Order: sequence, then C-alpha cells, then structure tokens
Amino acid sequence: MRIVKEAGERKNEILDVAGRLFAQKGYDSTSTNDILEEIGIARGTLYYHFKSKEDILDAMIDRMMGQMLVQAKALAGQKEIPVQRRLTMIIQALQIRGGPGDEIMEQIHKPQNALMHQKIQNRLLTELNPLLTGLIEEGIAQGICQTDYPSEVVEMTLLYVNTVFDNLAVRREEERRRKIAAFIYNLERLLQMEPGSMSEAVMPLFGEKI
Amino acid sequence: MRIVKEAGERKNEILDVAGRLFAQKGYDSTSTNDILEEIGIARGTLYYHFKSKEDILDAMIDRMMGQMLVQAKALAGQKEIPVQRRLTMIIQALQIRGGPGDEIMEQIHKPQNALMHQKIQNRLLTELNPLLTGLIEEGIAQGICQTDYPSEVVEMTLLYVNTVFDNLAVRREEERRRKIAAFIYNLERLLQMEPGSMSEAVMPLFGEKI
DNA sequence: CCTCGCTACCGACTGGTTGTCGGTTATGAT
DNA sequence: ATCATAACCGACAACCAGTCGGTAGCGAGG
Repeated sequence: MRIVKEAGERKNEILDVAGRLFAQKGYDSTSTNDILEEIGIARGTLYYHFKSKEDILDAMIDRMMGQMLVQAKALAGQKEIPVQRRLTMIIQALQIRGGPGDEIMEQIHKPQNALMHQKIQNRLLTELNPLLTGLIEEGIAQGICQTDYPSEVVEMTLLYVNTVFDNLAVRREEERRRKIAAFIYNLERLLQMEPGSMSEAVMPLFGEKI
Repeated sequence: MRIVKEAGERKNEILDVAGRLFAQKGYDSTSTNDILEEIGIARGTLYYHFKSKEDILDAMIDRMMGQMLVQAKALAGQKEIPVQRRLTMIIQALQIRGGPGDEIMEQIHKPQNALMHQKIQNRLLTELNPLLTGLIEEGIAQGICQTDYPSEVVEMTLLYVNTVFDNLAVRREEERRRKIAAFIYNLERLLQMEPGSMSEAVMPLFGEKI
C-alpha cells in the first residue's frame, strides 16, 4: 500500500507535478491538494519534503534555473559562433524550452502568476547576467560593439525581453513587427553597433515561435 | 449604533485603509478581516461595496493612477521648462509620492506584492507611455534628441526605472552610483543625445531620496 | 407626522485553503 | 532478528474569501 521512495526522487516527483500544474493553472489557483492528489501521497508527505507551498515554487525555479544555466553556458562557450548569434541563441533557449519548464513560460504572464514571474525574473537578472555580460565583453574585444556599461545593457535587455516580448503573442501582427524592429534598433544603439548588424542574429528569435 | 455613509465616501474609506495595509504588509498577507476590523464594518459591508478582494486592489490602483496622471499631465504641459527636466520631474513624481499612495511604493517590491507591482507596472506602461512619448517627440522636434521608436524607448525606460531603481535603496552606495550613471549613459544612447546632456536633468532624481 | 421603499449595513455560515502533529510503516544496518 | 531512522500518513486546527437572508436608517411622498 504505502509506497516509499528515496527523498530526492520524491522531491523531484513533486516538483514535476507542481511545475506542470503551476504552468497549467497558475501558482495561486493550484492548491497543495491538487498536487498531492495527483501524485497520490498524503498531506504530511508533501510537508515532509517541503516546508511550504512557496518553498515548492522556489525549489522548482531553482531546478529550472539550473537547467537553463547549463544550456546557456554551453551555448556561450561556442567560440566559433559569432557573438551576436550566441547571444540570440541563449535568449531563445530561455523562451522556447524543451525541458520540463516548457509550458511554464506560456502561463507565467497571467496576472495569477505574478509571483512566479517576478521570482524567475530576479533570478534571470542576477544569474544569467554575468554570462551575457561576458559575451558582450567578448564582442567589445572583437570591436563588434562598444559600451561602458555592458552589465546594465544586459539588464535592460533581459528585462525588456522578459516583460514586453512575453505578451507579444497577444498582440496584433503589425505591432509585433514594430516591437521587434524597435528592439533591434535600440539594442544596436545601446551597443553602438552598425545599424542593421544585429538584425540577422536576432530575427531567428521571431521566425516561427511567438 | 450602525453608522451609515454615502457609498462613495465609504468606498474611499475602504480604499484608504486597504491601501495603507497593502503597503504595510503586502497584498497577499493582508486579509479582508484586517481591513474591515480596522474600519469597524462588517464583512457584508465590504462585499456590498466591492465584489472581491482583488476588486479592492484594482480600485485602489485606479484611484492612484488617476492622481498620478493628473500630476504628470500638469508637469508635461509646462512648455517653458526644458523637455529633459520635465521628463525627469514626471518620473520623480512617480516614485516619491505625496499623496495617499505614498508608502505604497516602498513596499511594492517585496515578493509578497508581486501582483500589485505587476498591475501598477502594466498601467504605467500603457497609460503614462503616451504622455512621455509626446515629450520625447517634442524633444525630437526641438532637435534635442532623435529616435525612430520613441514609444519603445519610453517603454524600456519606464520598465527599467520601475524594477531596477526600486531596489536601489537596498544596494551599496557604490553600486547605486554606477546604476545611475549607466542609466543616463544608456538613455543618452537610446535618444542619440550629446553625452552628458541628460545628466543635469536626471541627477536631481537621486539627490536626497532613494 | 406616518409609512414605505431603497440604500447601506450586518454577521453567521460555507467551502476551501495551508500548515501541523502524533502516530505508523518500510528500509537498511547491525 | 531487532532496531533506529527515514519516509509516510491523515485527522485536525486555524484561517480566509465570498455568500446570503435579514435589518436598520434615511429620504420622499402622502
């Protein structure tokens, strides 16, 4: 009757289910009952592994960020690919996930999920920033771009991509095009690049998805 | 015993108290009981005037945004003041409020208040944007700055100010200076202004407050 | 001055929530 | 075989948002 698993395995099981439910229905409107009923465990078990519902959310985001960072680091290291392209690929990897955090991105921006969105955003801004800043510095060294404040440009860009482009699916085709063109235009200005030199690398971002 | 007030008056009373409590403890951890006990009304009364707790939040933000927009419009209209300065004054008015929404800004950025923060941010981005975009266009007409996408520059700027600078109080002095310098630097690049030409107008933002 | 209707108000109640706790069972080491 | 311990259980307490049938004050019209 009673199924016992090693703690790590059960934790992951909980995070899998919780992550999917949060993604489907939002964090607020997913009850702990929803989670434990779907897994088939008792309340006590859930709270044996996690100290609160928010703790589950945090652990889920931790796991997700870990996976993201591994991907991002792998991409960033491919020195044979041009900097611009690598940068784009990393941002792309953030949005169109293939892993367990996949549908999460779709739901994140409903008002229900404000907490989750904010937590993820903070983590992106702090943990992904150094990696991207490194890329920019590489670009500066190569004479591709120039700025005195690479980290802050990254901050601004991440923020923008993560809030404005998230809602992009909702918008009219015409407005989407404008936003994308504006983004490239502004990024080129922030990085003092040749007008048009970023387009090629960024455009694949908006090819089929979004 | 039973105190009866005109509906509008009671609504405002509720919004006053709710606003203060949301600001002090955050939206999530303020219960409807907290509100109605402090006012001294019954549950039914609260739900006679508002259809849900979130409805109270929305009404509060409505009222706040209304006041903000009035202020901002007044500032934006002062054609005798240089555009840069007006722009700065408006942003300043957003952060250091004198009205009832005063302490709200202080608490907004705790994770508890993610929902409130997001709602306010959306409203800022949609409702304040046209006003600021108008200012930028005025600056363009005057030859002070130049961009093909004034609205998107405003969007980027508002977003940045509203998330990065909110946490600024928490940071080390050294980092604050850097963030501010970077902000000016980036804004000048986005608007193609003479380096240093924005400093004078922006600096008052960070004089004593924040 | 009376009464009638409507607006504002009341508070008990419901259904659902998160988190706790004392007790129980499986597992693996001895 | 026994025993400590890690994993699990489920009843329970405390709380919370929202509902509803009923009530009191107020203003208008007789």
